Amino acid sequence: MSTISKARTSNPLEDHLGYQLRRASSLVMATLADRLADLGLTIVETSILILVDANSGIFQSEIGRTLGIKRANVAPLAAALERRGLVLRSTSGGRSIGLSTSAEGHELAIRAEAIMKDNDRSLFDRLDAPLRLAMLQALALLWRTDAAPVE
Amino acid sequence: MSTISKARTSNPLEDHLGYQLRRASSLVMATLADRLADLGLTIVETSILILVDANSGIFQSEIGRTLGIKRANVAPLAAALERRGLVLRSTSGGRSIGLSTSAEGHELAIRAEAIMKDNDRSLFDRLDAPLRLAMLQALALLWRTDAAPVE
DNA sequence: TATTGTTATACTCTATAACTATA
DNA sequence: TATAGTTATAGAGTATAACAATA
Repeated sequence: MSTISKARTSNPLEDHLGYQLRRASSLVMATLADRLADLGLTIVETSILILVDANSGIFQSEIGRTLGIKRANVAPLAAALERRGLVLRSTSGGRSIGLSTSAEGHELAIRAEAIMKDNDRSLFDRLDAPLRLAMLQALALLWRTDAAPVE
Repeated sequence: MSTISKARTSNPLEDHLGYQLRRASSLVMATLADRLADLGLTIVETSILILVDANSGIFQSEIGRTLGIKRANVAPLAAALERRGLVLRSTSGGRSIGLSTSAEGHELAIRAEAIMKDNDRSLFDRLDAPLRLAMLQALALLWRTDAAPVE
């Protein structure tokens, strides 16, 4: 009987931490996007909503700096959230003095963060707690200390 | 003297591993994209080029399955690499029997992978070796065992 | 029938440039 | 002058649907 095994495809990229980071991130974001779609939110919209909910009166520019999103990209996203009644834009004398969530927006932020937490839990389940914590800290160290200017 | 400290923006997202994964991945990919631009390649083009170089005769469908890219998206990318003379499309009787790199494509694949390795090294430098290895394995476990069907 | 390759199309996210208005 | 907000625009990556050709 002929048992010639077909040669497996070799993938040199798998040795690269950057590649592994991208594949893992893609999977996590794809499943999260699916779950958030039930709330009618995209991932970036959700991150803005949650940040506004935790920082009443925050400026769009500060949202951008905190989340790593350009000012120019925050504008239409914030406008969409406002149009949907999830975010309120307080103004004083014609100039903006920051964003805050409406009652409905606050409710949605709570639910969205629960979905995020659940998504995390279901995906990182198989890693033991000490490794999860080490990764959390290592990843934060990576991008936060790189003094990454958004613009 | 008044020393009222301004309240720092609180970011609840930082507790989420998924968020940290995305921020770190974004940084790594952004710096990699910058460096690969010197070769006139995008990240996805590069990943395809390297995979073809390591698997002479590979089919586009297999490229898609291995890298997590849809067949429909591999097509124009492979066509562009072929147009530039980096990848050769062998055919037999009108039907494709797989892709391989040209001499120039092979050269470029070597240089691109060196850039990737260097990008990895410069960014993950501050993590000690055991942690880097643990992360590499943990991330691979994450997306590879999730039986993620590309289509 | 299942797989491969292709085209068309749309969406998400990110990037730059240029403009206005305000502190 | 520096910061904030906006609009327009482009590019990279990914998604689905539909079709033709082949094993």
